[in-house]
Amino acid sequence: MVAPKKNSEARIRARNEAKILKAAVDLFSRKGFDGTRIAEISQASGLPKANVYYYFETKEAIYATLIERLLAGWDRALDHIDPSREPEDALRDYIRAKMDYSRQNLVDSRFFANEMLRGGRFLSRKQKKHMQNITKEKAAVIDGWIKAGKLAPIDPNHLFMTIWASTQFYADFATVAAVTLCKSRLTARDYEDAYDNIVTLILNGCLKPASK
Amino acid sequence: MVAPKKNSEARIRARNEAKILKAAVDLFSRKGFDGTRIAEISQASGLPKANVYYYFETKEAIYATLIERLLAGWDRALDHIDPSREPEDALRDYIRAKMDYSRQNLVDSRFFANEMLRGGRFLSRKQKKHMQNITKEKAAVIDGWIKAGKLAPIDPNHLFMTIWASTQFYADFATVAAVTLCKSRLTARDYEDAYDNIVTLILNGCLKPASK
DNA sequence: CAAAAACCTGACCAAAGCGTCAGTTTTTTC
DNA sequence: GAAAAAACTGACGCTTTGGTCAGGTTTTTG
Repeated sequence: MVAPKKNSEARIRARNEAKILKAAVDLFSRKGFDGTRIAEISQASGLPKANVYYYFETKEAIYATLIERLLAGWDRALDHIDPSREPEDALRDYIRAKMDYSRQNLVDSRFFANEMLRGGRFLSRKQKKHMQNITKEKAAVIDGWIKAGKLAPIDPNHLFMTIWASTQFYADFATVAAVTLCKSRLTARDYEDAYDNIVTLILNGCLKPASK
Repeated sequence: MVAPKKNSEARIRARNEAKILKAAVDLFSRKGFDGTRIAEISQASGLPKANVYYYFETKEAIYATLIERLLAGWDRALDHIDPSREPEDALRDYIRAKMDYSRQNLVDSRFFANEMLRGGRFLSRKQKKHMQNITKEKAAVIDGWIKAGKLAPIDPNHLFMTIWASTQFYADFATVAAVTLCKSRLTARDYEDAYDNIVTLILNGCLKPASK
């Protein structure tokens, strides 16, 4: 109707791909890869099915794009684990960052969980290696803190996993959390309580020398 | 060919239903409800499709049966949380029990995770209420320990959830765990390490009065 | 051992699924 | 402002899917 006047270059493509990916990640996160129908993605994104296929070759292509996008964010939160900081602050901030992320990106968090539940078969060797390297690097920082006597001697990898597990829990298993807390939905307050609890447990657990 | 001589009552039914459920829980745990095809269940169980339908009305019926079975085990592990015990022992045993369960019942654990990721839509109001009551009851035990000065003042619900999250992590997200630990698969030793780590964190974190 | 009950199954649907395509409309380019 | 490029789409084809069914076989029962 109205002719778009100025700069628009590849804007249409960008906008529509975004629409599709947004609809797709939501569906994939709830129904998994096999359980998600392209027709659903098409409907949820408001684009006709044939148009979805105009932008993405196959369902796999959509999924792979999402995986790629997700992994790009994997390292970001780990930036908090910085050797020049005090472990208490660094860990506190890291837990906060992880918690905030999974809360504000509920859908992405669940999408990731879904893919992992399925065995991470969409992760390329390269992507796995990447996750591994980042983690290894940060584990070294933790080890540094331990050697400096600032942290109890704890396995950094398991420490990380405990943090990941407990922070993601509230996003991925919100149903369990809601039932447990006798609520119909989790509030900001609940997330705050969860955060306090995790920080208390983890910091108390590893800041002072463990008595084994 | 050979006539079965003695007692067999409803054994055929029991055996075949078991076959179907076993195949189904495995598939559901990996592909979710929508992603699992009855033909797959039929193939995996070794029974022709029409025979599967002889034992179960619909796909939903199979799924619901599994949910039911799973929930029956929800409370069992919580038995360890017994007011007459010392919190340290009780928590240690509970963590161990949870960990062992999810490890030995990989598939069930993932099935449960899958259902929760999907929002727990297959859980009836009654089943949710049940989970809630059991948890509430055990939370009261924790509160008792806190009042008795045996435990730091921590929210029991969040304590439970942290335990659930961290113990299930290794089963549900074995892929992440394997990548993190640079292994192709988790060994018994890895689980042991994980257990030690969780116990250390949680017990250190809540046994002594928290310094907040 | 015969009738009844339980169990089994190949073949068959209608609906839904993924992906295609030929042709139209809109936007961009020069 | 016309040709080229990009975006769009209804309708279609072929496969898979959940579920049915009519009739068969095996087991149990009395």
